[in-house]
This record gives sequence, structure tokens and C-alpha cells, in this order.
Amino acid sequence: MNYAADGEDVLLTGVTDFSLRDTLLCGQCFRWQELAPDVFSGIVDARPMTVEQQADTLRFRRCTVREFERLWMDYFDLSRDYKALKRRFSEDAVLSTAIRFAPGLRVLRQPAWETLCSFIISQNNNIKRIKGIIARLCEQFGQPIHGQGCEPAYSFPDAAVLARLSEQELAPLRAGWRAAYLLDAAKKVTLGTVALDALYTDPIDLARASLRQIKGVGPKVADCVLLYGFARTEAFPLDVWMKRVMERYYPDGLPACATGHPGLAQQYLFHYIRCCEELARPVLKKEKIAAVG
DNA sequence: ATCCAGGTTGTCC
DNA sequence: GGACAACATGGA
Repeated sequence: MNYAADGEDVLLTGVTDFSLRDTLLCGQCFRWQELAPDVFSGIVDARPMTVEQQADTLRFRRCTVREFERLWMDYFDLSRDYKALKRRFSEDAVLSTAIRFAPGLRVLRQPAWETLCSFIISQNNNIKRIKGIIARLCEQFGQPIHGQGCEPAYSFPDAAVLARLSEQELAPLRAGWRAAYLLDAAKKVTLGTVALDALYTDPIDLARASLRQIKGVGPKVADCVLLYGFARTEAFPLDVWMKRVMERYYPDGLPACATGHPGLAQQYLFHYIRCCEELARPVLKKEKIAAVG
């Protein structure tokens, strides 16, 4: 893997084990938009970006090498050895299948506060609506940025900004009961009751307990935040889909080859089972079973 | 109309 | 500890 300036862009060549599409569309992030096949625009840390993939090259449009190293290298988890990781995971048959289904999947390292809010919003919600709520949150309360296109872009609002707002002021987001949870998160982060910086290094259970002081943060949301916002690959989000995976394939727990990074194994399994949902959906609902007699 | 969506909370036992 | 309804929105 090599990177260098190419005109106004940064060009990354020899990229392996990487799919921009699978990585950005698998439900771990909510602010990227596919402009054309394999061309995505999004905003990270108040920095708008358009990225495109062609085979084993990635182009970061209008980007300096310095910015690439400071932000995007980390964000896309480009330093991790996925090849070695996948080799080890593939000792297990189910994981091997899931990896072959989406070999370019990666776990992003997203901004912590944004990730916390995003996964509070995600609870009992669907991805399309999650994206809508987050978009409105940024438009209403974020800072306008001059983007790369003509449309105005907005940063993700700081915790301190949200902490001043009332539930009524959040009503236009149409976030339902989650609005109160967002405000509680904003207050606790602003006051330092929950110190986000410590969560990069705290023992995982301490980090979980810290996040769970926030109303609306239960075990699943806490682990999503730790995995996607802090690269804590020991975290293992158990949502409805992963519960089906565990029930169906791993009644005795994850295989030994996944120890150490269950969160990364989760990523392949989650994507696989969600895309092949006919394998996972319950055959019949209770009512229908009753009706059939 | 009813069910579901990357769950959590409060309230029972 | 586990079970279970309620919670707001919007799409299927």
C-alpha cells in the first residue's frame, strides 16, 4: 500500500482487503452518500470529503497528504493487517463464509461523540430513518461548512451545543423518545460525568459502565460506541441480527479463532446474515402458526 | 391495519 | 437475576 499526492488529490494504491462500498454501507456509519458507483461523499470531523475506489486504488479528492495521514488513514483503519486477521478468522467455517461474502469489510474509527449520538439514535430504529435524524441534527445544530460540491455541508454538532437545548427544540429531528437520551448524553459528556477520552484506554468493562451512565445507553449501544467510535475490538454488539447468528451457528459462543477481536468477527457475521436475511428470518410467526393450526 | 426497525427503561416477580 | 409492555416515528 502506497500513497502520494496526485494533483489536488491523494491517491492510495495497492489497497487490498478493502471495499469502500461494503464498509460505508454496512450500517456502522450514517453520514456517507453514494454519488455514483464506488464514489462516496461524507463529512468526518467537520471535514467534507469525496472518496472513490477503482479496484485496488482509492482516491481522496482535494486532499493533502498531511490530512490523509492525520484523518483518513485512521478513519478507514488502513493500518490494520486485515489479511492476517481474516486468515485466522477463516479457521472457522461460518466466519470463513461470511468473510468470503464481503472480504473488503472494515471497521471504521469514527469520531467518538458522533458515534455515541448515532447509536443512541439507532435503537429500535431502521438505518434509513437513523440517517434522516442525523442529517437533520447536523443541519439544525451543526456548523455550515463549504463542501466539495455545491450543496451546503454541516458538521456534527458539539456536545456543548446540544447540552443547551431543550427536548422541544429537538422535536424537528423527529427522533421520538431518543431526543431525551441525546440531551442526557450531551450533558454528561459536557460536564465530564462521562469522559470520552478515557474510553480509548480504560479496561473494557469500565468503559462500558461509564457509557451506560447515559440514559438510553444499554449493553448493545455501549458496545457499538466502543467498537465504532473507539476501535475497541473487544466490544461485541449483540443486536437482533447477531442474536440470530449466535443462536443459529454458535450456541456455545464464538469460536476460539475470534478471541481478542470479537467485534471484528461480528462485523463480517452481521453483514453476511443481514444480506442473506432469508437464512435468518424466523420461518413463521406465532399468529400464523396458530392460524395454520 | 399490523409489524418491524443495529434497544432501553421501568416494573413486575 | 429474567420477563414483558411501553416508548416515537415512518416504511412495508
